[in-house]
Amino acid sequence: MAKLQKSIDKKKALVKATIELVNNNGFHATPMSKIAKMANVSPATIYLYFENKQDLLNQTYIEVKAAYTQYAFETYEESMTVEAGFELIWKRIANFKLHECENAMFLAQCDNTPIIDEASRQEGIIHLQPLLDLWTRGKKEGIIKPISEYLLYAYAINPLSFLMMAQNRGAFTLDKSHIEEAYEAAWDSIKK
Amino acid sequence: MAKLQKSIDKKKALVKATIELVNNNGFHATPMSKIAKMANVSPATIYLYFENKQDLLNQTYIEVKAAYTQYAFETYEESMTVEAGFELIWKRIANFKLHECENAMFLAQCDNTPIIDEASRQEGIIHLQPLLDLWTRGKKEGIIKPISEYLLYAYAINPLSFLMMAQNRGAFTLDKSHIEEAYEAAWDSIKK
DNA sequence: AAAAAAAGAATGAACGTTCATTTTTAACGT
DNA sequence: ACGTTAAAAATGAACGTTCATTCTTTTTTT
Repeated sequence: MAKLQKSIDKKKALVKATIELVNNNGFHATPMSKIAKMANVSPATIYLYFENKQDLLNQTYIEVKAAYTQYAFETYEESMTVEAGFELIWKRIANFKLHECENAMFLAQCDNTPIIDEASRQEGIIHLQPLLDLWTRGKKEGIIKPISEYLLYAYAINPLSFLMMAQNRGAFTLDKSHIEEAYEAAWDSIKK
Repeated sequence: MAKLQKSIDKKKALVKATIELVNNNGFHATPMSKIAKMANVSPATIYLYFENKQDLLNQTYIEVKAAYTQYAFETYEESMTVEAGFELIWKRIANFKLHECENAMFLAQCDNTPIIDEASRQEGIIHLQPLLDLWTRGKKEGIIKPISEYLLYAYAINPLSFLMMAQNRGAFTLDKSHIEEAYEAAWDSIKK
């Protein structure tokens, strides 16, 4: 029990350090030795928890992605109307991107570079299913434009990533009123 | 003359090789030796044209970004109406992203990672000014939503990056009709 | 005291960059 | 035109460093 607990702490520290360092330097410019140092662990210890550097990244990615989707859908229920469901999910996602920006930035980097294994990327996508299902329903009910889910995602959700990047670069601050405006734009672009 | 020509060829080959290799492997996983090999040049020769690896990346980024904005605004004129101007620029950008995908993917990777110097990033942004001016005019004329240019960009332009990534991953094909749909969504999200 | 976990030092490969040398270029005198 | 030559361009090998990973030893756990 105590032993297991300790292990989990170390693993968490390693994942956290990986996120922070990869965010600031990129994956390949982040040495294992620095990850170890930031996690207060010997480099060799990393290999007790992860197969190698790539595995450390993949596992970190999947973990963060899972936390993200879990957060996004936490309070959503299929009984909601399409409009209410979309607003809820959209705002949860916005919240995550703007307040858990360390995690969100890490995902953005992984999703826009070839550093992640294709298999891990696929695993990350699966979890968006509730949103895709909602859109399918919206299309059936004639509420949402009859266009592909890629287009819907591109216009409704992905802009949040751009805004997050701008915010993190200090170019821009997304406050409460901006969120409303952004949500309006998102809904306008996909509603029929 | 002939001498200068030859040099330009080599530099072009190096830039091209950099784009291709960085797209496939990421910057830090791309050794200078491979760039040299792909450009049919000795590793040492790279240093006749570029200060070091980072300089090679920065220059490549600026060059591609310039080509991108040059293409985007090529046929635009300030005398156009806001709506016509936006449609034109939007479709030029869409074209670039979907047909010059090597270049567009390279920009996406640079814009979503810390591999580019902040100075080079700034230099890349300047060139978007005509679009920002158009939006300012659109807001004055009451045609475009009175929201920040970051929001406008996030909803009107940035989704194209996402679609390009999806297309390049083979998940999706953006044909003529998709382009129309995407343009509708873009316009819907920013028009008043 | 045996087993598991962790550590630091060691290893070997890879890489960015430089060096010494060769090849190419182009200007010039004939 | 052509051969000569000095400068410029290009090269492959070499250097020194960094880094992922492993090995051996020490510490912690049970």
